[in-house]
Amino acid sequence: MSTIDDVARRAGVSRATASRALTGAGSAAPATVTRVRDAARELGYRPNAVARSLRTTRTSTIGLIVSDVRNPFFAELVHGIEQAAEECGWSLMVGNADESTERQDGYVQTLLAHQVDGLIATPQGDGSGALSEALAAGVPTVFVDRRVAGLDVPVVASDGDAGVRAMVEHLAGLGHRRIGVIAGPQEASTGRDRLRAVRAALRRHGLATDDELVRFGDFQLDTGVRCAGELVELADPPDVIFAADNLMALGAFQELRRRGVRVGEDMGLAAFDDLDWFSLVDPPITAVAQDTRALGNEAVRLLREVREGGQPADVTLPVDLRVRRSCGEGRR
Amino acid sequence: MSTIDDVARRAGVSRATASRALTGAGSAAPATVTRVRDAARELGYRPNAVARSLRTTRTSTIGLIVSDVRNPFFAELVHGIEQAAEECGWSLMVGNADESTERQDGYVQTLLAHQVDGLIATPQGDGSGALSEALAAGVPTVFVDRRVAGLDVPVVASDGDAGVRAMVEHLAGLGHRRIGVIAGPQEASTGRDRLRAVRAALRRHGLATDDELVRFGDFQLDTGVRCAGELVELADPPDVIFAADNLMALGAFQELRRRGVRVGEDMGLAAFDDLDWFSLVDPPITAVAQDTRALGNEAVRLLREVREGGQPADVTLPVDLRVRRSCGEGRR
DNA sequence: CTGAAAGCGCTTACAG
DNA sequence: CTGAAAGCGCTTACAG
Repeated sequence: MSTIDDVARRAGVSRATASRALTGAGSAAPATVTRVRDAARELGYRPNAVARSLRTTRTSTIGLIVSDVRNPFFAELVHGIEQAAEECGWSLMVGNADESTERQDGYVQTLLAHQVDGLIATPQGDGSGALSEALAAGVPTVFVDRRVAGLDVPVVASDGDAGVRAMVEHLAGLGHRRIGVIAGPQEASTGRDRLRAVRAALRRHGLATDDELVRFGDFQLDTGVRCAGELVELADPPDVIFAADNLMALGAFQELRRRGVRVGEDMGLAAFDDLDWFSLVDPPITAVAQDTRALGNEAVRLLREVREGGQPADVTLPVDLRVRRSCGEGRR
Repeated sequence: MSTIDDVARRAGVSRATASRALTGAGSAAPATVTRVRDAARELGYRPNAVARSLRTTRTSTIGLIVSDVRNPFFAELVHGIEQAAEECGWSLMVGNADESTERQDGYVQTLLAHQVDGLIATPQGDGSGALSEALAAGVPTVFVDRRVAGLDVPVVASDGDAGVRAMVEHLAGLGHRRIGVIAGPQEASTGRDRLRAVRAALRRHGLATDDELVRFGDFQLDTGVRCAGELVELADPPDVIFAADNLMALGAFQELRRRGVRVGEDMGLAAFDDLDWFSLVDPPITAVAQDTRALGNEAVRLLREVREGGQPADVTLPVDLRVRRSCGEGRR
């Protein structure tokens, strides 16, 4: 590996001049610039980003902490953020919290040690851990999808309330009275918010709000299976199940199938978060769709603003109710 | 942000001693160690990984280049690699090649500039670009899922040939004679290998091998749509379509649905790569399943071996044919 | 067991 | 426009 000293020597200039010629910072004679560039090319010189970072205190790297890449919603989010970050010249260091606060905290520590220029997270927990340390340390941070009470961080999220409202209205309109809920973890703001929105909407429509109709999962597949089973076994089971994310909806679907419950006829099923294949299952699943790509773009945009000293306002993106046939409406 | 000098001062020792006490490298009196540790804790000292890396020439970071995170197969792979890497103390910098050689090359450059300790890639292209530069530069590298002709790099991959063989045998056993293929991109070894295996198996079973039955996609959803359309419109259409990955199978499924072709009755559909929800669509989709998590674990294991100077052999993992009902077999 | 010194590869005021 | 020098925050031989 050749260093900038090698390049300088070959071009017959000082290290300082070589640096200026290569980076374009500061002035350098046109002839010098070409000489240095040629030397660099001939040597296959590749600037050492680690050394540069130590000097400039910028790493051109941002940290991304995500709840679970295997969840297609987050995979799409990672993709969107990665694309947007690349356009800003940022590389991504990613950590998978797996919906665990401990793992999240571990990653935050690692990312801070690596001196990331900023942090984007779908945060876990109550903000007591490493995340608040990062903020205290002044690391530019943006949250996506979720928020944490007490942490004053710009948040990019979908308008979950509107989505839930539209969904409940839709279900009520179909004549459903008992709406079962597979709620997300109450440690996550999305888990809390979606449940609160469901309850509010149910009351508004004068629908059943029995506590036994609400089951708590963790946004992963297995708890969808369990909660669906519990709801089906109720003495007075729900007309329809609304799962607070796609993976729990998938689990619920599997469990209903396994028990011989005909989805859309014996019992409805609806989901928060849409997926490509929701329209392919039988019956196609009614869902609230988020604009995941836009979430990613906005997150990166806000992070850039924060880095430039701004205090951007939260961004709320619209959602889209995709009505299909899993809740019992007229099939043909 | 406090530095090791701050810690040293507070503990009343030299910078060198503070470093030894903190890292455990070299000797230090027990009493000194506790004094230094206390000082570090009190100051909230967090070692600067960038500075450490510059000195040690190790970054504890590995680069991962993946074809497309939105493809669930790769999302699962990222997850597996990330878990295994974390156990080795490695952080992950990820890049999404989006099935493009140019993007891959850009990421390789960035990752090398960041001095990653190693590289794991699902490689694109013919190995002419940045990937071979990385190898020439001596960066420990492992390929997963795919290989590149001419690049002597350990590869972890599934036994695709066996999977294809089992699939064709299954289809032939059901009485299908004309098997349509949505092949992957021929620039990818998986694209080539799966197609070659299909052709060999067809010949072995004395089945039709018309060129018009083979369409070429790029492993993404849209080309599955297009290829399925082309196959359906053939004067003599296939009995069944075998898509070389899950996203193209999904696209094909959508297109067959859209055209009113009843999957499993009018025409069969099979896929390479299984997905959770393949068992939920109607009819459930027959697929070759890979052990994605094991692929990730093995990749990290091999990378560690390479770093320690070893020349590990390629690893081939078994696959699993999951027979469901999308190819026309007895439904009930 | 401990400290002074060198150095990893860069960038950037500061003189000239 | 250019070069000598300092310094980013660490680790690590080398003496003592």
